[in-house]
Amino acid sequence: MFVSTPILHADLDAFYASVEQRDDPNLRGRPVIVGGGVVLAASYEAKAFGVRTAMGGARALKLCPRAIVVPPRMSAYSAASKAVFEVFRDTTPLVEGLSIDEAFLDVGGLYRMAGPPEVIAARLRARVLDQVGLPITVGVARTKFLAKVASGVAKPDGLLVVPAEGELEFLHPLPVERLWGVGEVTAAKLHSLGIRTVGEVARLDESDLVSILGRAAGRHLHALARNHDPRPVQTGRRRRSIGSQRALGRRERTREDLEAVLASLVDGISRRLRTAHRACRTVVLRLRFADFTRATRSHTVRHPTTETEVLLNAARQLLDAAMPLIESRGITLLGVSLTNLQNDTPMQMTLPFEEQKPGALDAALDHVRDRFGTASVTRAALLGREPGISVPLLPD
DNA sequence: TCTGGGGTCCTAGGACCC
DNA sequence: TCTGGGGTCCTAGGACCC
Repeated sequence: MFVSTPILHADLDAFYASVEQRDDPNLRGRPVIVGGGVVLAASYEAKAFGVRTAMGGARALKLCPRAIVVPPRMSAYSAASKAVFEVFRDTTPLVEGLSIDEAFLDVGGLYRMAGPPEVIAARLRARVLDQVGLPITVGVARTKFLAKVASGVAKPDGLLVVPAEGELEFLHPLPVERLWGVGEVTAAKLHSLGIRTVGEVARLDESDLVSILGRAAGRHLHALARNHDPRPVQTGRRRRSIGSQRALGRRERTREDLEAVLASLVDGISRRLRTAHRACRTVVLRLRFADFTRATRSHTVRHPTTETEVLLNAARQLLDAAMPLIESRGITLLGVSLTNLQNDTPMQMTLPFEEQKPGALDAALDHVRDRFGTASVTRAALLGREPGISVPLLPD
């Protein structure tokens, strides 16, 4: 039989704050802010006072002086997320994670086994609360977009089904900010043209939206507002970048300070890169300045690599090139991300050299690179070994 | 009020190649 | 001597999301 609303969007409520309230009974029912300088998450009791994610800590406390501020415990959130995703995958194998605390679930094929989607969604909510101890909101609809909008409307601790025959009635009265991909800038542009609801966006021609917002954003919004969203739930999506950054405050930083921060950032992300069995080709240096302007500098290496040394050298050179900018504007944040990620599949191969001389090692490296184009080989893997060596190969 | 840390995707220009 | 059109890659910036 045809199931008309097979997609669930499951979204944990005030995730970090809920984990804190779960783990410390003293926090339950009270306004909780996770973070310090900036609000990473606020419990619904704090949100009632106007506290919002990404708000400065001082402002948040002014709005809600009785809030309890707790430092983030990332490992606890990561463990909670894993437990919740296990419940997701036990519900259906078709799970697409969007972030640490939300996912799409395709339950279209489960009708005969598990009942209609709204029953599956109710059971999912009960299981997450029961097994992990966290409240979760679920939106149910025929498309990903509508399911996501539905969960946003149903928050907190809710369940909302958009029936196939009631989609436009649900969608068109909503404010444009509810559309996925409409943030502050886009909303302001639309408001300035007198456009406030999704229904008003739907009445525009695609070409008008494209001229206002650019090609991709215009087409995207036009399609969503008219309820066209054929995107399937995709399992097994791989991340496309790994990064880390550090706020530095406003005090002066010497070149040596920056080098030390850079080394620690690159050390951390290159470990994560290797743990994930990925290799990278592009290193991006991210800078933010005292006047809140930003800049990025990037470099792409010829062969994908997993080596800290190679990545750090590239990052250092980018930092060198950016020093004039840093000295004139004053740096307040330094970050590094690795992009252009490729798979890193270790395999064994034997190289045709007899002697363990430095020249022979270099020749072997060249040989591997010539032959496979994208191979990354560490000297440590070569030195002191028999002629057979282990080489991580990096297919494109 | 003075702004964290982790990501995704898109655009535009220039270099280079055919 | 002058010069088209298309494609790919790289770099930098920007909007957006949680």
